[in-house]
Amino acid sequence: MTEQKPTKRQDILDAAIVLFAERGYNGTTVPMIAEAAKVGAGTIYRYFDHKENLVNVLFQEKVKQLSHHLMQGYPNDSSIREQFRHIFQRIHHFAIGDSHALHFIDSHCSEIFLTEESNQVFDSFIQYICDVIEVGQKRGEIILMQTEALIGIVYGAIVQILKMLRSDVLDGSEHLMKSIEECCWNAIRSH
Amino acid sequence: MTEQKPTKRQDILDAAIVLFAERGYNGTTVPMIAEAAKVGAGTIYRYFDHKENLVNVLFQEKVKQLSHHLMQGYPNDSSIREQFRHIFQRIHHFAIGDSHALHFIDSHCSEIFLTEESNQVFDSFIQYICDVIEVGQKRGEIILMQTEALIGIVYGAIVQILKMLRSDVLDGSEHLMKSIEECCWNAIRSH
Amino acid sequence: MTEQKPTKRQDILDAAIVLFAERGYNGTTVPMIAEAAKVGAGTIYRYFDHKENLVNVLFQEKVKQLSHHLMQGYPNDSSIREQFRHIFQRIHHFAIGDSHALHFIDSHCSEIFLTEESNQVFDSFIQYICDVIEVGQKRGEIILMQTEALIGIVYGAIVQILKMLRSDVLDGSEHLMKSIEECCWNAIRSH
Amino acid sequence: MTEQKPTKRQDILDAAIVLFAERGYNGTTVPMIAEAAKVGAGTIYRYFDHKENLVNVLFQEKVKQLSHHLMQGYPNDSSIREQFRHIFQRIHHFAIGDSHALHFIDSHCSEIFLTEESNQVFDSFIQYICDVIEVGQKRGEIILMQTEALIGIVYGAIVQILKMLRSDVLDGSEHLMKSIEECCWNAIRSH
DNA sequence: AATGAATGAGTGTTCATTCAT
DNA sequence: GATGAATGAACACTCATTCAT
Repeated sequence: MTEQKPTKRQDILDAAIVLFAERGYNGTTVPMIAEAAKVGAGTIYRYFDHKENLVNVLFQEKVKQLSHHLMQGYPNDSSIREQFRHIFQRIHHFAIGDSHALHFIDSHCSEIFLTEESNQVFDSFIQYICDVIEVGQKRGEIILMQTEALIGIVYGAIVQILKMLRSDVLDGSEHLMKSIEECCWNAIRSH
Repeated sequence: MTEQKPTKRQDILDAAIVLFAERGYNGTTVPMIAEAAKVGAGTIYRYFDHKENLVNVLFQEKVKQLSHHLMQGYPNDSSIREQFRHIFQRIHHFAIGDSHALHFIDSHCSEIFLTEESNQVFDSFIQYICDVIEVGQKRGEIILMQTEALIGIVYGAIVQILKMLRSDVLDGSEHLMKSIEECCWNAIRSH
Repeated sequence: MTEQKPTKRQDILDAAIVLFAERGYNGTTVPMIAEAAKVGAGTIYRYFDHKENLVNVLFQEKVKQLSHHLMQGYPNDSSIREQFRHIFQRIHHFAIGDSHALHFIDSHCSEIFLTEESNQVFDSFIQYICDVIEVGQKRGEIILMQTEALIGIVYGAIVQILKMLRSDVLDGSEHLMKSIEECCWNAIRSH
Repeated sequence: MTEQKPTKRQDILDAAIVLFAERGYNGTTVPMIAEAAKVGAGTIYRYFDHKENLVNVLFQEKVKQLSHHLMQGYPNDSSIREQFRHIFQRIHHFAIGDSHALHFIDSHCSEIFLTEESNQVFDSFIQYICDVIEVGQKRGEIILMQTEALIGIVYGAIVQILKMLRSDVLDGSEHLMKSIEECCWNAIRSH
């Protein structure tokens, strides 16, 4: 009576992301996912055409969640410095709330089994940040350089830091995260 | 006169690194490697005990090559700024010369099938850079912060940039690389 | 109504014993068993962890069947002569009903892939006959000699005879079997 | 200077019989034989067309050696009792001198990879004993029964006993062997 | 003659996917 | 809808056999 319909589907996705993040797509078997989701192996195929479909659905869903997360409380009217801080903090917050999602996204974002659509979803996420940077460049707050390069620097740095958080190489104290955020900003701000 | 001795072994390693970099360890089958190396499947087992052994040998070899590359012409007596530039340029140079190696290293460095030895080889590479950063901190050239975090920022940024070079999102013009290097330095230098 | 449950498992065991008896463990491939059992190769692994597990399960099952067969209608209170006749006849009867089982047991009973448990099951079967012989010796019906030697003589003779029955070198007429039984008894009875 | 030509061939045969006896035909690989014989793997194919050929040559050679062994000092003019004792003792002697041969013969004599010729060689060995038994029957020293059955009993018993000697279940003391020989004779002698 | 590196068909085993229940 | 037994193609790995040296 209490359980809604799409529970099983969600159970599958929830189980899958943990396994994909920890063992990779090819290191994860469908029976593994079924067991972790407490679901029959055949049930997975009622919701997803095949394993590739599952990973693509999951990928798109998570990237969209991350994007939405970024938008929440977005300080449109503040300085680019403020916007940057917001983005950094929201990504960090997202990674705390869903400890596997960011690692899953990062470790699967250039895999060959992603569909065109999945790639587009990821690209628009990146594009979103690109846009912020471009505005920052116009306003003279950010260095003038190929935008993709700036994204790369910041994105690479953040993802690596969060990877290290996940594996407890770093503690995620507020103070440390604040310093790291500042480092990232220093990388791209105009001097 | 027709062929050197250790050709087959090298052929296998050369074929394997490309496939591992592009498809991951689990996404790469032994027959794929055999075909790419133009070698019988059984031949691979004359040189490597099993697939895990192959990936470990390859990983250690490539990390060591990268380390040696870093050392060449290392400006021991220069400023940390100079040393940092050297490291950046050498990594870049390494990535140009062996376009799959860095991606292979980065995407496999935390996989569970790596042996203790492989992990140690990678750790000493990281440690080497750590040491430089620590000296920089003592000399007041680099910001005071947990060394691992600084490494994470710089390493993450560089690897991401080189990934983008590989996939032609960025051109690797000297001018651009110089700017990127400066960005990375700005992230961690003391202001 | 169409089929019982544990059919597949039994199909596999039934197919395997024939092949193991005729070709030996190492001469029998899993695909051979699958084909003979009219079952997919993968199905075998739903019921048995691996080939060694299959041969051990089969071995223990057959030795236990043989033991039970021996017990049925066992003339506990009769003379050792009667008991010996019973054992001989029951082994013969067993071999008639399951023409591969005894050969399978005999040709695999000292193989290195048998588990400790399998060896124990076989040993208790042998021990059972040993006990009868020892009682016979105490009662003066059987010659005084190392029990193992007596077992060896009788067991070796019986197994060889049944081997020859299987390959139609001998017909298994009641008269002949009766004579053979007497020969075996004569080998060990006290004169 | 000292080494004759057919040394390598003999080395291979000597190594092969040990392995075949201990691990069976299918459990023995050609490289195993090569290593044990201290010979290159390819060398085996200079002397034997293939593995099956090797095992057949070996089988025939060993059966013939056993047959010759039986003949040596054969007491043609003695009683069948004497002849039986001779046969038993010579087989025992053969098994002592070449500890793997009898086991090899027995465990391979009904394998499907034996050629027609191998089977014939083995059959003539059996036939030889059959003839003795038949004479014994005519002279009234041996029970009247299908000769093959009598052979089976005695052959089975002897082989089993020698198997147990090999695996140290029995000690091979002269006294014990004498008793066993008598048991075997009692099995088939006319009373 | 002798070698052993090389091969690829064949082995034991796994796993994405189907389908009768 | 949900299941999990069943499948067979594909995997990692082995080994009888060949052949350049």
